[in-house]
Amino acid sequence: MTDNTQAHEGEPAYRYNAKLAQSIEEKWQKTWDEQGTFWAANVKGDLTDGNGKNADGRTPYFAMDMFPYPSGKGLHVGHPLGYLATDVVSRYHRMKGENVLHAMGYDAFGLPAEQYAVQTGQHPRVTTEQNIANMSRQLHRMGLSFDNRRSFATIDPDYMRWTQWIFSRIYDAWYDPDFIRRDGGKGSARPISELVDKFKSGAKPIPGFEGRAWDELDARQQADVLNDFRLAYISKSPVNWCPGLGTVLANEEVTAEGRSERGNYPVFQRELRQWSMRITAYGHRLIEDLDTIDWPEKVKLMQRNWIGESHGAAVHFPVASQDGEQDMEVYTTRPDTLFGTTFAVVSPEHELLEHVPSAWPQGVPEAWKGGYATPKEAVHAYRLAAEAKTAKDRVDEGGEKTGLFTGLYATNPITGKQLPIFTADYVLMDYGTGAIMAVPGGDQRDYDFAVKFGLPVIYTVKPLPGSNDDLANYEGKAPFVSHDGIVINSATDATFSKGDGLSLDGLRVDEAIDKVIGWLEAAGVGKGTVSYRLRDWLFSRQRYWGEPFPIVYDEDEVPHLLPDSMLPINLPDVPDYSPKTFDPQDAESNPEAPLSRNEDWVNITLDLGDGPKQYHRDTNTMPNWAGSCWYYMRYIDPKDAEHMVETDEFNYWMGPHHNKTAGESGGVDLYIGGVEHAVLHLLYSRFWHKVLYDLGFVSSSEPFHKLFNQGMIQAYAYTDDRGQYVPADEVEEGPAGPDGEPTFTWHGQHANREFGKMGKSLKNIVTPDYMYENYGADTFRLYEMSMGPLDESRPWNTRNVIGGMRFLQRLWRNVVDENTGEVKVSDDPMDEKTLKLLNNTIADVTVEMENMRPNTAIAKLIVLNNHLTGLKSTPRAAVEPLILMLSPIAPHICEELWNRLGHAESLAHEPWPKADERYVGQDTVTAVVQIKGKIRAKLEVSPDIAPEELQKMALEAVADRLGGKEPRKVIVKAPKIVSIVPAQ
RNA sequence: GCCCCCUUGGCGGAAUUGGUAGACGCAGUGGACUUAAAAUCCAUCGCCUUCGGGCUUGCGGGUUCGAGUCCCGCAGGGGGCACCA
Repeated sequence: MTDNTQAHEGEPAYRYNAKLAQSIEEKWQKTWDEQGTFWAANVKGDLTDGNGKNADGRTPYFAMDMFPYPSGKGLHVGHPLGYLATDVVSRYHRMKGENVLHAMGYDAFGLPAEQYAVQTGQHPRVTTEQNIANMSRQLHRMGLSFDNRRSFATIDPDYMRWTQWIFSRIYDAWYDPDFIRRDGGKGSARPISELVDKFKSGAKPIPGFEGRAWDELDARQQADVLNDFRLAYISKSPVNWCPGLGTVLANEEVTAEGRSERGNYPVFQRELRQWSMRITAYGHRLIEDLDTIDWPEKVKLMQRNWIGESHGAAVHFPVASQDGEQDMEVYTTRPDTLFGTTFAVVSPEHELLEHVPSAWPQGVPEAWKGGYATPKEAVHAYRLAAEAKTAKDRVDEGGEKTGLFTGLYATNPITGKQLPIFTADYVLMDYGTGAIMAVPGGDQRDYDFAVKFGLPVIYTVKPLPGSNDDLANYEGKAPFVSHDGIVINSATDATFSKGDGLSLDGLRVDEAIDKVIGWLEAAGVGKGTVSYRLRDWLFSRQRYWGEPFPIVYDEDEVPHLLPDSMLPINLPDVPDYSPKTFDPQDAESNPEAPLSRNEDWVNITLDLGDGPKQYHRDTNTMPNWAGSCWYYMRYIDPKDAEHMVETDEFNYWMGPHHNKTAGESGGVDLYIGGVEHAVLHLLYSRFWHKVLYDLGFVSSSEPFHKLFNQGMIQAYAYTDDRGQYVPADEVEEGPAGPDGEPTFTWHGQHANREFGKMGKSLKNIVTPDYMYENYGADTFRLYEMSMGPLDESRPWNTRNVIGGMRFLQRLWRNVVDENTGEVKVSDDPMDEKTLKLLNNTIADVTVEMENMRPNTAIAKLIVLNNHLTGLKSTPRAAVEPLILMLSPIAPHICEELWNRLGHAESLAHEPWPKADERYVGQDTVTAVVQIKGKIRAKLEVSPDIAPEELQKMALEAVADRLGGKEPRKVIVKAPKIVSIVPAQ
């Protein structure tokens, strides 16, 4: 590729080229730093603006990026797109006179730093801090308008202290479903002490110890009871264990194939004692409150689906066993199909399996026994087999059902019919109740199972006449689920032995569901319930590079929370930072936390208020989502040693209605980042924020009021005919071949083009440094902002960058004489045409900026600049607003021109230009005359022409086409369109 | 399998509530300037055409005076979830 951006021989001395751009950019970056140009002003204290002033009632605007992980790999041009967008918005809001909080931190705990440390033998802190310094330099060179006093990293002890403090608050809280919140809603996190008070007073029975007084329980028993209520608790249910990574993982970090998202290792379900967070308690609020925030519908939908709230019924089925009558509770979203249930299935982990009989009942088909002599043996073997399976194995079975009869029978509470109970791994223990009533007539999975084990199929629902449902399925063998169908009982009469007056005959499905639930509740055998797909959040990891838990255990393994005064709990040195990993298939391996390798740190003597005692520390660390859960608040004052965030400052920056757009939810005004965090970071963060809201530490119910997902920058990559990647910047494009596709060559060889990501291995990386070197940061910013809509992905094409450079050159030339460096603007009044164009441009660009469409804003600025280029001399009164409007996008060149035009102050806080309404709009507009939608004439008319007059002109203009006949219909939309329907 | 989104010139992309499709930029073509080249400036630039016009927003229908925009069906591409009862 020819490089035509460097200085050329004989080029004018003051031409705006890459070299001049670099010197201008570095000069202004230095000036901005020295003058505190981008400092945001807090309500009080020493975080003032650059003039030493506090907020003083100025409107706050908080714009934020998803902070980066400081990787050592360096940036490519795809990374900073979101940062540039946020910066443009921030600069625009500053010019609107708002007090803008815009800063950048680093999400610095995590795996890559740890791996790098293992390789180099250095402490992860050393390499992480180097990476932060390097990344910070690269971002600074882009001209991002951060308040650099507010930067921090999640690994800073000052920050980690508050991460641990928040954990402590969550640990020390429970979810009181009856508590009325200050926003009027029901259900709230409350201090665990309130629960203890309820136990003490007898207001709430103690689960497992009903009728006993709280003080009669020993410490171990009390701890166990409270653990079942705490919002951060030690989980005893199966967790995702990944031997290949040597750590347990959250559900969100496990793929559908049952593998780790990072590293793609198998994941096994194991019962391990691990920290978990009760995010499920917030399932409903996390869905409901999506209505209060301004997020992309796509992300809201992903969160709704992830939480997966479903409404149904819990129904109790009595089960006779040798140990007495057992209760099997099933969850169903279709209680209307209770008449069609022909068997029941429990998950292999289900408690009911403790009660299976020691011999098969009479007449059980051999296929149900799986070749085992007794139900006990069968169930035991099946449970072991299920445990050893990964989710991947289950998927590989491709829906093929496995299972066994348990020897038990349940009684259908409506029909009184006896149903055989099976166990099968298609029923999951951690969804619903771990037990289902199988309705093979209405569910594909149940149907498959019924076919395999020769179980009866009953249809209870039939389609409405004229519905879209597939009648063939209903009449035939396959399961049939109708959504607008009616429930009938004529087909199922024979199966009733007890109807108790309940008839669903002729009802729509939704009506039938309501009626059944009513019947179940009245009969005391079931009730309407809500179920969630969302699971509690597994919160501990067996890693070195993360936040330690502020928890110690006494000799009886009773956990104790360390007092806030002992925070932060810093990471100890250990002989080896690497995780203990295992054969990826070794499901029986056990996690080993690296922190346990420093026994001097683990074992401590502490006085927790009852004299010095021996304790050992929790050796897990928090997942790296912990630090990113609350960092937005810390920008408000990262050095605050007294609070996580101070109340007045929080209310000013993030409280409900802190500015016009914040709404009742409050939160960060604009949060820009990738859509890949839709259900991880963004869900966890909302959860923590709501807990802190419930406990009264923050006044906003949501962390981020407006979310924006920037698109990805994609890139072409090229391979030679052997399929090896060749450097993209050495490939030349030839003319289009006969198929219309251009041909590509690399050093004379044929090359193939493919389209995808930018990456080192694809040999198509373009770095910001390359852009600074060849074009300057302003051209780089301008190009990224002009490529297309911010929320869409688009291909990088270095060849197109030159267009932006030419625009800046022309602007420069309109102000500065290229040969002498003299400013050459005119102070004479501008002509009418320029005046109109200027004011229309101001009006249009303002709208584009408000709607975050820099691409179209840029197009309009180019039009104005091209017009100025054609004038004999550039009017100052036109070029100054142009410079101001361009400055959020290309700030350095604009500062330089502004300065050369005689302004001593930075333009960063200069008021955004305001259009003079007298000059907005057109002198004449082109009205089109359509006949049956085809344009037949164009008329130049006044914008406020009367419709009657326009109609008259239009009819005259196309009179010859109408052949003298009166048109059948004429639609006039003055001043733009006249649409004529001619007579037949 | 279920759910969501996208599809406009050679390319990136513009187009209020349905109202002149192709703003702006890249590439291309012709010209000016120059010894020459670069840079710069001017013009041109969807397709077809018998020069009247006709066609054109992935494909096929529909609603409408009028559809890139709304509705139905299909194709291609991308994303999310996936034995969730």
